[in-house]
Amino acid sequence: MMTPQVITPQQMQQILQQQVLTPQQLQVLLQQQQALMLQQQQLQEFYKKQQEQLQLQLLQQQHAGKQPKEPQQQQVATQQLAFQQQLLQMQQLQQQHLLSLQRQGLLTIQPGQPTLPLQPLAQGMIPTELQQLWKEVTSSHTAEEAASNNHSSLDLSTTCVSSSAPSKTSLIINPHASTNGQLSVHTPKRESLSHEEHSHSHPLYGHGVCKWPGCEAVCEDFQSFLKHLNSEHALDDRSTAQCRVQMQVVQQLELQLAKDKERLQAMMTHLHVKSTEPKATPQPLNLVSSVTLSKTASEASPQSLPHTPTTPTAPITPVTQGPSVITTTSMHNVGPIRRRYSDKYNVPISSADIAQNQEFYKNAEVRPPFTYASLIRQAILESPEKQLTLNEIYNWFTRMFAYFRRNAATWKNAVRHNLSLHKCFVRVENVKGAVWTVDELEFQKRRPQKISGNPSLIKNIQTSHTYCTPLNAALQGEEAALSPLCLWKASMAENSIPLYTTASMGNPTLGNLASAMREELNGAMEHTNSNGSDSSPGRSPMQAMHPVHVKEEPLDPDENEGPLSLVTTANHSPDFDHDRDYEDEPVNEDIE
DNA sequence: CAACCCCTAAACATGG
DNA sequence: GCCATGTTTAGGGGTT
Repeated sequence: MMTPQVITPQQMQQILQQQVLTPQQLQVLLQQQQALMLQQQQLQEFYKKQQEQLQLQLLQQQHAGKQPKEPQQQQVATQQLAFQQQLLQMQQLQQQHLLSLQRQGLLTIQPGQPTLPLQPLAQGMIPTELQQLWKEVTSSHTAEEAASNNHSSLDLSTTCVSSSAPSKTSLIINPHASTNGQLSVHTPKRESLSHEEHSHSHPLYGHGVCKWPGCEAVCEDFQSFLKHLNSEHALDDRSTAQCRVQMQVVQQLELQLAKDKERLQAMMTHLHVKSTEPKATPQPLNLVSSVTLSKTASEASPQSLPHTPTTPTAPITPVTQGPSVITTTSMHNVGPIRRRYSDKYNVPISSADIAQNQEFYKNAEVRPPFTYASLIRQAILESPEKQLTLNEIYNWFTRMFAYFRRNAATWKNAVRHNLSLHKCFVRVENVKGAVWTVDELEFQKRRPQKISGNPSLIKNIQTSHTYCTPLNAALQGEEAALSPLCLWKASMAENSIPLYTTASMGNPTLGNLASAMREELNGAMEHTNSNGSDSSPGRSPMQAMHPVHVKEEPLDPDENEGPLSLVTTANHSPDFDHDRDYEDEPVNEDIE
């Protein structure tokens, strides 16, 4: 990757010259680019300051921690708090950056785009603070931009409204975008357009406004937006140029994000190691990052809250067995958490601690805080074919959790027990024997049930998302939550898959899982009904499989519109075959 | 206290 | 008979 912090003017020129652009156009772009550089400098300075602050903070806290009256855990807790703040600040910083880009018309920002890395940053923003920052950064550029608008025939920054509205108007932060905390960058690629068009959640359309970079044309409805899109942003030189610029911008942002992530990761690793040293059973880091929920959540309660997890209401898992949150690295959407420590599954975790937690459980003999059912499901879903033999499940357990390397008889029995007991696990005869699959709907069904029925789970979910009122509403509200969408939201929320990490974390599974989930969701929405008795329709046909026996229950007709399995074999990653490897590996679980 | 959930243990069946 | 795999039952602990 070529990675200048900012595209150099030369590069930009090159880029632009590939297009048919007039000198004036080039000039405008260059000006904008310069402004961008300036802003980035500011941002970096700002960021440096934050880093220093953080370090100071940490130092102080370490000192404080030495005082005998402070239990060690508290120290860890404070460090984690510091981290949370750091995360928050980073997010704010990035968001600020985004906003400035948006203001320049170089970037579109809008809700509900889980595919790109920046979406989660918005949570935890404090609007006022944001605006303050915003002011600081932008104040110096407004005039400049206005000037460029005036003298240029082509106005890249305000394609739609510029002629009629003074540039200032278009500079105003879109209040929706800025306050409700759902940001994402979108590169206006054509494919994504057509792909999303039917779903009314067009990346370029939000809050009745066209989100094309620099364009804030008001479009009453989706139809008129489409019209507008086709007329105003058709395939022409201007659009292509904007597109290119946008690509560069995104690239830069990604780069920057990657860097920051790296830094964060290093910090966490550092602290993690430290905190594990003194303790016999180290806790996985449970850092809070205000990762996204879903657009629904944030959309409905924009100002509803300080998503700021910095309050000490969130104790740091003072637990015997250390259920912090496991992650979803590969723990995507794990499911019910086994224990009920009243508070704490507060959040979505950042990508970094994800990896860490995974490592943690791999190496520390700490019981994972998830139920057998959840783990089994996880194991199965992680497999390329979404199906595993019993033995493969065993292997997954031992591979992923040090804890399960002992007492094999016990937990294996439990695994078998769970497989048999829960309807959500479907045994399928294969040519070579039997494999287990997950009936996702069944699995998801459990939760809403529990929500009304099982308080402990309510708690798990509720406490996890105290701030996401709409979600809670959906969950608690009648089991309308049975709709696949709601279920997915719920499950997404529960473990809040950090989709944004997929790109830069280099973990193939994550990305696949993420997209698989999206697909599954779509699939679920589409074929609400599938071939009745076979609860796993999506599976690969080549294997002539049939459930041997479906755990039936006097099914309530109203409860289920036909078992539709969300499990698909659609696109499994070829690079996830080490599962296989493990089969052959000697497992030392019987040593005991 | 009841109703749940989850876990553990164990008996039993079946097939290789 | 042994072992792996499944199924089922029973009981205990925890939570609300």
